[in-house]
Amino acid sequence: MTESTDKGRYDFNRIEPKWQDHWLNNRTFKTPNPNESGDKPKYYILDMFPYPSGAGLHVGHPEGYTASDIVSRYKRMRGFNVLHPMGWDAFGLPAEQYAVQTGTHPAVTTQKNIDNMRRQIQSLGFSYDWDREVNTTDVGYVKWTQWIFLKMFNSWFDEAQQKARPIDQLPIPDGLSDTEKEAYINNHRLAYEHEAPVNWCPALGTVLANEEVIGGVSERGGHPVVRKPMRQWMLRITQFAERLLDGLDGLDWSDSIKKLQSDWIGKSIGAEVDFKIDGGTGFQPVNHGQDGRATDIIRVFTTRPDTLFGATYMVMSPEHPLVDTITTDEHKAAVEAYKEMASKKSDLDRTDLTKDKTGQFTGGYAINPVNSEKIPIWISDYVLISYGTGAIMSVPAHDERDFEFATKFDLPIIQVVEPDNAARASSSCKHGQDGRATCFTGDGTAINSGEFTGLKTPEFKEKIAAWLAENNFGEKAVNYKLRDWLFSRQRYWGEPFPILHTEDGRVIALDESELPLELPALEDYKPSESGEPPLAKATDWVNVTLADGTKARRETNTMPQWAGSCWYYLRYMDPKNDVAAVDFEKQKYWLPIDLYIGGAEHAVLHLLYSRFWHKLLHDLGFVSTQEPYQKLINQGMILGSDNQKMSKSRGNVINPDDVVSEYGADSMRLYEMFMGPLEATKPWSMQGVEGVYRFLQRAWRAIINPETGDLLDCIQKTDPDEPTERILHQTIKKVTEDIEGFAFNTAISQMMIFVNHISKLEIRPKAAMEKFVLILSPLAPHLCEELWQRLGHTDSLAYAEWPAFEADKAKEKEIELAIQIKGKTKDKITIAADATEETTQQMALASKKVQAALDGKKAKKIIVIKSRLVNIVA
RNA sequence: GCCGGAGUGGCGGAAUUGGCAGACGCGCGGGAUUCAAAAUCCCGUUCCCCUCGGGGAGUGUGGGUUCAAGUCCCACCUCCGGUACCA
Repeated sequence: MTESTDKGRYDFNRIEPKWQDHWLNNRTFKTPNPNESGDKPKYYILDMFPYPSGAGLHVGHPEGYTASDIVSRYKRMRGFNVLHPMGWDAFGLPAEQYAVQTGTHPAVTTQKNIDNMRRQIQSLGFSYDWDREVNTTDVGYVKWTQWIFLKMFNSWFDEAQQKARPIDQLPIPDGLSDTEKEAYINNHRLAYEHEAPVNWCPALGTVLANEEVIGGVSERGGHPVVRKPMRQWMLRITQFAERLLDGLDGLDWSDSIKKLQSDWIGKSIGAEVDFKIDGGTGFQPVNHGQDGRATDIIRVFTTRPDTLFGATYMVMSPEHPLVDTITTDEHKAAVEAYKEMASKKSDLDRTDLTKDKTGQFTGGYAINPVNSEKIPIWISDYVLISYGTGAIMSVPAHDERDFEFATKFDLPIIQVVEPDNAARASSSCKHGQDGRATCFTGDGTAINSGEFTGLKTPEFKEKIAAWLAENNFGEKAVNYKLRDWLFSRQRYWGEPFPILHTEDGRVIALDESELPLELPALEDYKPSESGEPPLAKATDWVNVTLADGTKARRETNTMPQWAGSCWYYLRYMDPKNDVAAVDFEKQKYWLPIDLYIGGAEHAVLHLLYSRFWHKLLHDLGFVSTQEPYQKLINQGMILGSDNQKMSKSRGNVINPDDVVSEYGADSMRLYEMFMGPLEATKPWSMQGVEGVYRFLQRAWRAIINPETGDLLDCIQKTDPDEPTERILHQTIKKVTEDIEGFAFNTAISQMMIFVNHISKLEIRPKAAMEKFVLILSPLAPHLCEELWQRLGHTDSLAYAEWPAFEADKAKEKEIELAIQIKGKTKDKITIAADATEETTQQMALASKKVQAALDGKKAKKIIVIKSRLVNIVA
């Protein structure tokens, strides 16, 4: 091939690196700060940053990144000051496991992976402002993650004001000793230490949050998880439950994601009810005084106080503190054995799919407050100590779990709600084995309920709550499924806690001025079987002598990977600030994030944690908005060409590097968007890539002379003919609207239609071709920059004005109209777009085919849908 | 089990939100170009029947509403994703 022919070919291998260098060297996408941006409106578009894995990018990453890049480029052309950054969520297990095997410091591995993934991301031509790159493992970043932790440690939650406040504003009850005072304060901190059974994963050598355990095994790796009591750091996210729930209302997120979050928070409204313990069974009443209320009682939580008359027994969690007190001597041995068994059960056993109920009678009895019935008290591990009060009243006739338990242990079942007919037929009504006893969990009308008989369920709930309060038996109550966030991990590669434990058992936080607290170097990164974190081995680092001579040990747990990603969106606004996490004015300008794109796998964890931190920072006055992420879009999963999840073992993994080297970045970008709707799951097809590649070549050849590389002679400064003008404006309209609506696949289709049309023209109006290049540029920026330059422009098109469309010019002059008889199309006629209804009707009836089909019958009714069809009912 | 999402040609997917089903692309068939191939261009391509002209069926299944249903209503089937006794 000669030099001259080469010049004119669509050579992405030359074009793409050329423009990537141009953008980087010219800082094309450097984002001005608020005071430098003139009066442009701001637009903050964020991608979920990746973990820099050794395997590099997979094709799922560029999907979201391409979508966000298209919107970013589009918004710039529409005159917005766009913040579009990228960074690295770089703490985490794989680098640490590699360190365990090889002794290589995780920072080294991480840096190598980051460099590789940055190269990959840059090879796709995304318009990130690389001057704002952040890395959660940089000490300059860790410093502020630790700083936020200190803010949590030094805050409490004011229930009355529903907000976090500095700990020094915590009202402390009078008459406490110094030790009591300190304990009181520690009990109110938003970050606190807690000794409790946790999810210990022996294989990973760490504890996991509830959210990281799926079906009894670890989310990462699928290793078994067991319950083990350990001292842990917790964050009091539960105090924010109500606000995290309320805040969802104002967010532009999909309903399904909002629902996932609200289900996770799991708000239940009901009542707490006190059951007196019956004294006649050899049991000695105790005084455990919950909040100054009645003593010698067991308190339960129920969402169905209207079924109190149907409570035939009570179940306590085996871990409930009153179990030993109410157990009679006769049952002591059996109860102890049951408790022992329950405590050993792993989470896997607890979620046993058979869900066969187990339990043990304690010998104790309680008195039902509504009818003074004496009911037996059982223990069972289907009642969780960590939810509600750790004890329930059992209403087997109206709760499936209670029903199962009662059936198994032959406990009485009393029906107290009569379903209305519709509900009776529905599936909320379940029959027992004997075919007579049933379990109905829906609403209905009360029966067998004393003075309340006859009430509808909702009304009953109101009345009984008032009755309980009046008689001092209980009150309305709200419970959440959400638990406090277990925030410590027994790992090396994470943020160290800025915390010291003194010899005399006090917990001291570092001063802000002592941050960052850096990780020590280690020889051996291996976790220990005892659960002691690797950091404990760094004795020089761990042991500290304070200014007053007190000896102390550093906290050796580290923070979980979620920590860094909780606030990274703030750091992008001000990545190099060393006196604040983010400058107040900058966050005020940029927040909230206008568009957040990422995978749905982060629907609960990352998004919930992050919203929690944001609310805390808001309460303390560091950020101005209640919520960080205003609009959220979840890109769908990309499957292998075999319609299966991509995985090494299936051998169906597509490497973006290969696609880029074979077809170029623009084809890769375009194909990812052409595959289908952004949010859909869809399979990869190399032939599909080839299809969009051909389209880009056609676009190139529609403008460039393949011999010389100059513009084709047919590109002329003339006005477009009518059809060309119409298609151009239709295309601008469709592409504009589709980008706004994230429907990139159909935008591309329309541009293909444009190219198909223009390629047939012998004279191609230059202005039309320029407009086309501009609207294609957000999707295929390298190709378009090159074409733009060859069309005679010296500046990058990144900030060129987005072409406007005129609705009039996009309209068809003549329209093909379908003529139907009773909904079946019999003929098609072409008619002026502005034809009146009357002429349309006449023309329709004049059709020979229609006349033939009518066969002399008279039209009873004629429906004319303007510029679409005529339907004749004969 | 429960909660979401989805079922449209050989394939990926389009369809003014009730108005011509199958845009656009892939694949396939035919033709042009070529010594030949690749590339490119043109034509065709839902299925069935038919000699041309044409006719019939059709958006997971069965019913319904309507002049008109992929779209709305009722019942069900299948696949994918999430979840696990939260009283």
